[in-house]
Amino acid sequence: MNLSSPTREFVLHFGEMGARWGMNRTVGQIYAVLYLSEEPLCADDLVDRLGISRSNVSMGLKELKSWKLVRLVHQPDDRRDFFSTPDDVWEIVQTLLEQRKQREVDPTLTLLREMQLEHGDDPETYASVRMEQTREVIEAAVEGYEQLVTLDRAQIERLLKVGGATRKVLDFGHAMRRGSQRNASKRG
Amino acid sequence: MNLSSPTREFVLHFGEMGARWGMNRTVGQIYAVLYLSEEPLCADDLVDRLGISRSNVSMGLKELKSWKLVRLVHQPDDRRDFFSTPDDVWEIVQTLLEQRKQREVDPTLTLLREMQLEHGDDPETYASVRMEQTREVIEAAVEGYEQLVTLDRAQIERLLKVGGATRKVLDFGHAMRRGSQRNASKRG
DNA sequence: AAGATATTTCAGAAATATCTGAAAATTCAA
DNA sequence: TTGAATTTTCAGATATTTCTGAAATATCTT
Repeated sequence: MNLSSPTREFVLHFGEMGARWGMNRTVGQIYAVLYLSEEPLCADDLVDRLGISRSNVSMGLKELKSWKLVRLVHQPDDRRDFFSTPDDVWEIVQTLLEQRKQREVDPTLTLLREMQLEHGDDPETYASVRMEQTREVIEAAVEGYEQLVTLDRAQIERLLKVGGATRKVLDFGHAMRRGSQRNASKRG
Repeated sequence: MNLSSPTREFVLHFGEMGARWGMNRTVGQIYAVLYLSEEPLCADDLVDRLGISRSNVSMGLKELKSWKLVRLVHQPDDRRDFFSTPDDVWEIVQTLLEQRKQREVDPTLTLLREMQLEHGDDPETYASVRMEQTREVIEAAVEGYEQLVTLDRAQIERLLKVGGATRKVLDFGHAMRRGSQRNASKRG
């Protein structure tokens, strides 16, 4: 692996992370190399730096393209494809969230809604109540996510840090005390 | 697979989802069966319903225990172990987030911080700037997450739905217009 | 159109992960 | 302590995923 020591460590780590996030190790490593590179890189650069086959790089880049996580760019007087990642890290995070939503959350919601239409007149079993709760939680999370993506970077950063201010909004008009529902989850 | 039709569909789907979320298909299916069951179930119930071997169930439950996603309970006059999941879906989501934070985010932050200590006096390469940005984004997300878990369920639900109100807080005291930073991400 | 360069595809090899039955370990009751 | 009931472990079998080199395809230049 043809990488300087701290870069190599980062790349290996993100390879492992990628593996837990639905892409395989190599795809994670390819992404990490592109992410740390100031210049866009071509496929053979990745072959050199990661020591994997050209075809493996091609597969990995195909996967990253399908996730919209890399940008294809061209250099003057060079007909090879070069790839880069956005400079803005939040933009990358947002793309990742959006893709996972499309691939995992949306189909799950569709399934839950279809099942509710087909079996909605069944006697209310625990399982069907449970599926409905699941749908509601996912729908609420999606709503939250959709609010989030309307914000610009500065607002997101503020949201993640304000804490106290957010809490004030949440308490507006409500006498509810924290912890009042805390033990409502015992089976019964 | 000994399950009623809608339950089976749900279980199969969540098996696939589990596979994309760092646990394997079978572990996801075991969890889904427990999740949809009003009563706690013992290992042999899971063998019957999923049609997998007893040892595989044992492995799966071990994994779920390590994620703190199941509760061990006992029935009077029965020395078998029974397992259940919390009734409160948000509680489950929170456990999942907490576990993933501990397993993935925290070690990543540790690595990034150590690398910065070791190589902090290096000439400022693009890669080191990039790693620092990464650390900052992850730290901000963790802060946000830690705010989130101080809220009770009702507040979380409100937070995910208020939207407009949240936006007002964010704009407080700032003349910043949405989109004013939007194209700051071109490589330079 | 021919030839050079670059990228993609794909069948099989290599590497990983998952699953099983059998054996070992644990727990409890008598 | 014995033995029945239950759970866990683990080596090898099975299944799945990933990786590679070779061939096919696509793209550009002259």
